[in-house]
Parts: sequence; C-alpha cells; structure tokens
Amino acid sequence: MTDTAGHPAAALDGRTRRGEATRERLLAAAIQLFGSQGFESTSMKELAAAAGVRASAIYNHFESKESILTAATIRALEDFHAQVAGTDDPGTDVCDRLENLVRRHLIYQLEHLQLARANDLLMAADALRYLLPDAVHAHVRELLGKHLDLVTSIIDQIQRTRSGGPLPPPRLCALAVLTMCGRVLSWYRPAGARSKEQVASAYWNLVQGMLHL
Amino acid sequence: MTDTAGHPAAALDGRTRRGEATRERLLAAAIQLFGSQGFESTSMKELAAAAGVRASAIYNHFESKESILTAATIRALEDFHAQVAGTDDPGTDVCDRLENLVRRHLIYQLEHLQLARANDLLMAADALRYLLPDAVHAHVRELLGKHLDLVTSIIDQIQRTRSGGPLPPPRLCALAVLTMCGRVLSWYRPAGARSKEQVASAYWNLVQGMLHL
DNA sequence: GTCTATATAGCGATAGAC
DNA sequence: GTCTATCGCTATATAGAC
Repeated sequence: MTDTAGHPAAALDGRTRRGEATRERLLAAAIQLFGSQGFESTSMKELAAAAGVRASAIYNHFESKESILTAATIRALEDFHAQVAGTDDPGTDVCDRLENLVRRHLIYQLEHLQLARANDLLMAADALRYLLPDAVHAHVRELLGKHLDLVTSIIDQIQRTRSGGPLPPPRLCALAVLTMCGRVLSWYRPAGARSKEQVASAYWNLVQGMLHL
Repeated sequence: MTDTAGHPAAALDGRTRRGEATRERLLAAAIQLFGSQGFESTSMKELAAAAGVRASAIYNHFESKESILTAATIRALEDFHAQVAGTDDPGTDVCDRLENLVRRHLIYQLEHLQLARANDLLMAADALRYLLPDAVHAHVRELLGKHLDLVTSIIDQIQRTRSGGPLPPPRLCALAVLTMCGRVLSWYRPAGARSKEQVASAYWNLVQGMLHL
C-alpha cells in the first residue's frame, strides 16, 4: 500500500519503481475516466484495464475507490494551480494580470480536456461532497476560493483605477469571468473552424466589454 | 404499464388516477434526485422511497431506469422551453427580447434548482448520450439548439443595428450569454445578501457591457 | 506487486399473491 | 397498482499463491 506518502529516492528497488509507475498510470486513468464518464459509472475493473493491471492490483496503491478520487482531485487541482494561478506576477499591471490569468485558464481548459472536466465537476456542484473526506473537500474549496479571491482582488483594483460606469461588485464579476472560463469546453468545438488562440482572443474581448475596459 | 401514452380523461377510474399521481411523484423525485446526485448514484429503491412506494412498483409506470431518465429529461426541457423561450415575442424590440430571455432564464434557474441542475447536466456534457435513446438525445439537442439559434439571431440583429466596436461572432456571444445563465447557480447563494432580482439585474448589466449595449 | 479465486453486498428487474 | 420475495448480475474489496 503506497497510498499515503512519498519515498526516499535512494530506497527504490525495481519492484517499487514499477509500483510507482503503476500508481501513476492508475491516477492518469482515473482523471481521464472519472472526468469523461463520471465517478459512479467507472468501475474498478475498467480503471484497472485502462492502466494495464487487474482490478485487485489497484488495492496495492489505493485503499478504496474513494481514495483514488481524492488523489485524482488533488492532483488535478494542483496542476491547475501551477499552470494558471501560479503564473500570476503581482508586480505587473493589473489589467495585464487579468488577461494573463484568463488566457492561461482558457488554454489550460482546452489543452487538458479530461483534467479540466474533472475540475469542472468539482467546481460546478457540491455533488462530490459526500464522496470526498471532509479534509479533502475543505482543501479543494480553499484552493478554489483562493483563486476566486485572486481574480476578485485584481478586478477590484481595476475598477478603482477606472472611472467607467456602474458595475456589479468585484466578486460577482470575478465569478462571471471564471464561470465563462470554466465552460469554454462547451463552446469550443475542436472540429470547428476556430483555433484555440481565436477562441481565447474572442473570449478576452468579451471580458473586456463586460468590465468596461 | 402506463409508460407510453396519455389516457382519455373519461376512462379514469380511481385506481388509474392513483397510478397517474404515483407516476407524477416518481417523475418529480427523479428530476430532484438525478439532478442533485446524478443518475448512476440514485438507486431505484431510493427513488421509490422518495415517491412513497416500493421499488418494484416503479415498473408499473416505467419500463426501466433509463426510461425514467428519458421522461424526466423531456419533462424538464419542455418546462424550460415553456417558461423561457416560449415567452419570446418577435414583434418587440430586439434588445428588450434579449433582456426578457436573459431574465427569465435566470429566474427559471433560481426558482427550479433541481430542474435547472438536471438541464445543466444535459447541456454541459454529452455524458448522458450513452444513456438516452438516440431519438431522445436528438430531441434534446434540437430543443437546445433552437434556443441557441434564437439567442444568436437576436444578438445578430442587435449587432447589425449598432455601430459599436468589433465583437466576436453572434453565435459565440450567444454561447457566452447562455453559459453564464446556466451557471448562475454556482454564484447565487441563497444564504447570501443578494436577492434573485439583484442577481438578475447585476447579470443583465454584465451582458450589456459584454455586447456593448 | 501482481495474479486467480472468492466473499459479500447492492443493483435493476421479475413473479405472483392480493 | 402495490406489495413481498427472489432471481441474476455486477460492484467493491479481500485472501492467499507466486
């Protein structure tokens, strides 16, 4: 059972290394399958097959199906944070910061379809609350909340420095922006004529209008 | 088995009337439970309990669990259409038409939380495609597509009559607007200080900015 | 760590009395 | 139309050989 902790790299023998690789494949498969089909309709057998092992072998790496969901959720969320919020530079112009966050959010969604969908599930409903341990659910809420706070504070600063007409409160604007980012998958059609860059630019255009920039 | 058709009202005896009522309770419970927990994680037993009958009695009204999903989906969608798109009056000013559709969409979402969530599930992913019969799925797509077309054409007309700056294509604008409408539940907090009307007005304000109105 | 085989529980669905 | 009882199946999870 390697569920809980990391290992000192020096102690890895061949079997352990193979085990780590299996665990990673399981995690990747979980993100992919949970994201596309949902948690309930993905069986352990299916998950194991996607990772190239038997169902019973899963229990060498995770103690239950729920614990896989937990690990996959945290992994996906930290990934998102590293590639989006983590790139914010407080030293630069607030408007550029917003554009950067928006564009990276969109690109992230478009390039990590499965991961994004998994995140989306979490953001959307508290539907998974009953599946995740309270501590994990709290962690998820905290990370999502921090990102919302970041965008809120940036929009707040922008509104202070601009004279423009009356706008809803910054937090509501931030929610609107993030909502649209999170839903870009429903209007981006890979088969369609628009490239990712075109979609990102069109979207940023709409956000500018929305905030009177 | 009353799954398939309506009945001539004259032929209703007491038992049949009771049966119709049970069917309605099952449908309501299905919309509520499928919408909040998801289809897979709702059992027939749970569904029956919510409607006040035993699990086996369900099969007097529906031939399978999937057929309940089908009926619930169509019911929710037609309800939405009647209360939102059905109120559009092509004779009035395009801008007023858009405001009407947006506000009714929002109010609908806020007042029919469970129904709305069920619709949202359908809109969001093609996740239910494998569960719904092709004909039903096509019907759903058609109704959703029609609504999108309606909003697109209104936005298109608005853009033609206004000189304003460059905007993304009407269809993309329409998707953005509908996306935000559909997601209002994630930022409306009943416990919060905002009333439904305040949320609707704030949202309409954002849409106006987005479309340079 | 991975396998085969199995335990146990819950699911959707059916049969037949009332 | 609803009930009790039950079938057949699949799910998650465990035991023990390798």
